[in-house]
This record gives sequence, structure tokens and C-alpha cells, in this order.
Amino acid sequence: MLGWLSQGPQQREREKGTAKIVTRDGASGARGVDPQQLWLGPTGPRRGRRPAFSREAITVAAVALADAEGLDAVTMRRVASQVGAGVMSLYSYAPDKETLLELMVDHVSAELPTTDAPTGDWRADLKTIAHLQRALMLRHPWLPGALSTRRTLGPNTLAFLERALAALRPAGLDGAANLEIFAQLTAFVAGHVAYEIAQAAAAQSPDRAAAEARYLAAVATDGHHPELAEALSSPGRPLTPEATFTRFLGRLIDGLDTDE
Amino acid sequence: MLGWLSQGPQQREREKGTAKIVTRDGASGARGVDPQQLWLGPTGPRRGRRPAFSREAITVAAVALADAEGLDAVTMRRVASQVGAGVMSLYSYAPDKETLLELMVDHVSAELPTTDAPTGDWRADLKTIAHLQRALMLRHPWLPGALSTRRTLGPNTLAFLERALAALRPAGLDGAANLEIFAQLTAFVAGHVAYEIAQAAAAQSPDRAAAEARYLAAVATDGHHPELAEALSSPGRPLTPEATFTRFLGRLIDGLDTDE
DNA sequence: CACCATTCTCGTACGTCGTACGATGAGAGC
DNA sequence: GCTCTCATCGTACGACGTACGAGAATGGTG
Repeated sequence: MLGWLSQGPQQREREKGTAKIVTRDGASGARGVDPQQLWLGPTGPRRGRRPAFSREAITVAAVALADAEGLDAVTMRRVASQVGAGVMSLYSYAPDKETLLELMVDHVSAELPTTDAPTGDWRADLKTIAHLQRALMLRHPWLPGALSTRRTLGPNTLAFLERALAALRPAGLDGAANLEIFAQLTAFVAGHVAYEIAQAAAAQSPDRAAAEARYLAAVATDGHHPELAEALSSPGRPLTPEATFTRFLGRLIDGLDTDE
Repeated sequence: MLGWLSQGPQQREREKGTAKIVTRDGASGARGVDPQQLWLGPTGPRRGRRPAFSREAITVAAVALADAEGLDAVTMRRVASQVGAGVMSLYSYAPDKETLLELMVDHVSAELPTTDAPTGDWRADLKTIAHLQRALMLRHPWLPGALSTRRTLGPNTLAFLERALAALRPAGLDGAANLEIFAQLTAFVAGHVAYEIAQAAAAQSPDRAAAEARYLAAVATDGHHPELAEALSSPGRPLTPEATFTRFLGRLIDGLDTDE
């Protein structure tokens, strides 16, 4: 599983305030810090003090925190105390919190199986892929929220992308279209699961749910919302979220190669 | 446009620490503060000092800030200084920041036209609705992000929901299904627009985009990502985001009433 | 008119956050 | 040994959301 992810520090980026007289390695403007450098293999040979922690351990702690208490619980201080490090030590392993979040996303993405070969039925394969994504997001409910801002391209997310592209090959579309489909599919699953989770959370706290129901009932009977009134009154057998997901997914995927 | 949205304060909720001896209005446990109370009309007659600002003015300032600098720029301090109020004065108009965000969402939702009657072709109507949502989100790029956490049920969002339900009527589904379809459609549009915006932002800052392209190229040629390599190399004529959106939308909607 | 209960305004303050800085210490090479 | 390199992490700063409560403005009532 890409062992070098547990690699140690070697990140600090200093900028002594004095004498900005064009350092010698040209292109001085490139303060950009290549964000992807993160994922690239281990750097030069060891020297000096040996790291006391590991990127992996820190990521694991952060994920555990998010799983247990949500994304907001992931603060540098709490992660640090969880691994037994000083707060500022984390910055030897990730240049900032945003990066730590990317590490988290890629870390849990390792749970997605990537070895299954395509069956040749690309629609079925794509549905399998979406179900795998959904299961992952249900296991890590913070994931949809974390994905909504980010486009993480770590080794594990890329491996899964590779699988998706392989599955899409028989569809005969061009590369850009395939990439787009995968991105859209992921966004769709994230959106659905986020909704699913919100729904479940609402059912958990009956106070809030009841208040909302009361409010909606009031709105529905104000005379200006006849459609809402009817929608709320019509029964509609209750469906499992699983079934609903499958239905929507089918709608999206079954229409996929119909060019218009 | 539901004028009482510009209504003044009347919000403060105190809880003096002393003597919690069951206040007289029964059901003392209900500390819940009915979140929807926010949207309900103006309360009793005026007394005391007259409000210097308005909920509307504050919301407008917050929206302007978000439009110009993104959601993160919306802090209580900046909104307050924008309207010329003290920071804490905002809390007379909204009980907390979360509520202010809900006000913002509902405020911009007023831009969605709600008077057009359904044409009878519910698929076409639904596509129109999605395009309206997309246009709104492009005008207020923070909206997808704001929606991802929230389920706002203000007067304007409800009015638009009413329109969507009317459009869906000819589809002949039950109420719960219609509500679900609207929620999913909205989530889909939000996901798509978020992606679209991220794409556009990446194109804006060439440094980051170039770094990412370089990284992806490196990954593609590492031998472990043949599918990615091919996807990146195949041309695929560039499409406008508009066309892409229309295509995906068509896929989703055209499959909508196929029960399985 | 004076008085008072009510309501809004907002300065101050607290606890939290991400993270910049730089002293301190541990290992490796000479 | 000395020195160079690199990790650790205490302290500190400037944000943030918002609790508290003193003050000012208003309307209702004598």
C-alpha cells in the first residue's frame, strides 16, 4: 500500500526575512511549493534527528477523530494530543491543515478495492464502483464534506480512478469524457450520501425533526403552497436509502452513452 | 417578496444562571428555540428602542461579501463593519452565524423565478429548473458550498420548491418521490457547478494548474496507470461547461420515471 | 410631564483556532 | 570531539464566534 506514505518529515519551508537578493537556484518567484510534491516518494538520505512520529500515524489519528466526532473535531491540537506529539510537530509531517485533510481523504480511499478486473459490462461495473464509494462514505461520514472542497489526487484515489477508467473503456468514449464521468459520478454519490446522512441525523434528534415537521405543516396549510401540501399528505411507501440510491444511480448511468 | 424578511430584531434568548426552578410555561425542557421561528412573520407590536439596521440589510451585506471574496470572508466582524454596526449588534437580527448563512441562501433564492406555470412537459420543465439553479449558483459561487451543509426552508426556497413540485405533477409520482427528486436534482446541480467553478479557478491560476498537470503526467508515465495515461493523451474536443451540464442533466432526467 | 419597562447597541472579554518563530535537543559525518 | 542537519515543541499572534452586561433610546402609563 505505497509504504512511503508513512515517510517522515522534511517539509519545513523557511524564508528568512533578510536579504532577498535572488537566491542562486534561479526561478526565485516559484514560492509555489508544488502541492503534489507531497505524494512523490521519499526524499534524500537521513541525517540529523530521527522522526518520532509518522505521517501515517498522524493521518490515522485524524481519521479516527473525524470518524468519531466529525470533521470539525479535527483540529491540529486534538490530532497532536491524540498521537502524543506537540502541536507544532505536526507541521513537520504536513505543511498545513489542508494537506492533512488531503492525506485523510487519500488514506481512507485505500479501503476501496482496486484489483477487480472489469467484467465487460461497463454499466454494471460503474454501478459497483458507485456502491463502493457510497459504502466508504457511510463508513466515514465526513468524507462527502471533505470531498466537496477538494480534488485529491493521491496514490489511492488515483488507483481507484484507474479502476474506473478501465471499467469505462468498453463504453468507447474519449478520455476527457471518461474523466468527467468519474468526477460527476463521485460528486453525485457524495451528494446523495450527504443527504442520506443528514436525513439519518435528523431522525436521530426528534426535537429538531418535530419542529421542522411542524413548521412545514404550517407552511403547507397557509394556502400558498398547495403542491407542498399535497406532497406531504400523499403517503408514498417508505423506501430504504439503499433502494433510493440504487434507483437514482440507475437513472444516471443507464442514460450515460446517449449522445444528444 | 415577503416583506417581513426585513423585519427587525427580537431574538435575544437569555438564560439567567440562577434558579432553574421550572419556569411557568410548562415543557421547560424545550430549550430547542424552534429554528423555523426565524421565518415566521413579524412578532408583536413595537416597544423600546427602534432597530438601527435590518435583517435584510445585514443579509445583503453578507451576500455581497461572499460574492466578492467567498464564503470564508463572511465573518461576523466583516459583515458588521460592512453595514456600519457593532459586531454584537448582528446578534439582534440573527441568533448565530449559521442562521445568517441560512438567510443568505434564502435571500439569493429570491432570484429564482417562481411564476412560470408548468408547460405540461415535465422533463423539459425540470431541465429549465435545473438551468435556473445553475445560473443562480454561477452568480453566487459560494452557494454550492453553502448548500452542501444546509437544508434551508425559507420562503424563497419553498416558493421554488412549490414550482418544482408543480412541474413534476404530470409525472404521476407520489409526493415523497417528488420531494426526493427535487433534493437530488439540487444536489446534482450543486455538485456540478462546484466542479465547474473549481475547474475555472484552476484555469485562472496557471502555476497551480501547471504543477498539477506536471504531476499527473508523471503519474501517468509511471507504468502503473495505463488507463490514466491514455485518458490524458486522447484529445476529446473541448466542450463548454454549459454543454456538459446539459448532457449530464439530460441523462439524469430522461431516465427519471423508469421504475425498476 | 416624569417614570419605567422594554428593546436595541456595542465595548470588552473568553476560549478556540491555524500557524510563525526560534530555542532546544538528538543523531550523523568529519 | 565538533559541527551540520533536522525534529520537537513552548510561546505568541491575530483571527474567529459569541457570552456578558452597561448604556442609550423608545413607548406606555401615571
